[in-house]
Amino acid sequence: MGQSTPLGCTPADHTANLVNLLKKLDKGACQRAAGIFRVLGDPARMQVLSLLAGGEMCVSEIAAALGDSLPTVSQRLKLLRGERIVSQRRAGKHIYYALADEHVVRLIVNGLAHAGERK
Amino acid sequence: MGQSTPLGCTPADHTANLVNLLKKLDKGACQRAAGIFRVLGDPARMQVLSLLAGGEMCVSEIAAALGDSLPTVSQRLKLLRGERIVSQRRAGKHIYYALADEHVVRLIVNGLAHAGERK
DNA sequence: CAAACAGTTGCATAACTTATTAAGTAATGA
DNA sequence: TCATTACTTAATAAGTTATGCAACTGTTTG
Repeated sequence: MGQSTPLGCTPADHTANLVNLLKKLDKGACQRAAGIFRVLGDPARMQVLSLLAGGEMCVSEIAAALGDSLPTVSQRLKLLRGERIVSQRRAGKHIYYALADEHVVRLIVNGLAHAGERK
Repeated sequence: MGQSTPLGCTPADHTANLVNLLKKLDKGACQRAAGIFRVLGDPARMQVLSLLAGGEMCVSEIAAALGDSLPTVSQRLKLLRGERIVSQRRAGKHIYYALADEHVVRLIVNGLAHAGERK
């Protein structure tokens, strides 16, 4: 257990490697990671992300889908943008938002997986 | 692209599968996931988790390591416990805390990985 | 059982978040 | 260029959350 080569490692070894990574967590890294988690930590923003998981949408579409006001949705997107969780693209009058990368997708799915586990 | 079998799928397909999962996010799932992320979204609590990544620790040890008061650390652990992010084990006078499972470890590492990406 | 140690809980205050309304910017079209 | 649509930003008011202190619970030891 605890070998350092990434090739051919068992799930247990994989976890051990992750733990080694975690040990190196300095204050700054904690702050940055917390910043991302904090923005993900709101049901309304998670719903926006859940919509965006289905594909690009403009602000009005998101607002209509969730039954929220435009400024409210815009504020939420601003926070998500701040942590690079979503990306922005203007097309004429509309601004389309999307999940920034597949990293974000994985992050959210992992959160859900943990949420699904009821002891 | 977008085949449904989990076996032999490319990274792109894998991401597509994750996106399909995300589409199913209902309000309840969003709330549960957000609850977990909210608790992770604090630098002080992330530092506690970073310590626990190195192995089990009792409350006094954590408090000493971070230079925080005992009640403060206890409150943080209570929140983490509430979302089953850490587990508790009593041994005599001491109560030892640990990361609840490797799922949590992955979650935190993914958050850090995203935090590390500076555009 | 009493004293000491290890943690937890409750409460009050300070700091932060979020939603709402109104005003401002940017792009299109008449 | 003036009006309209689409969105952002600002200001404020309401609600949350974190922290520190004091009191309490549970466990061991004398």
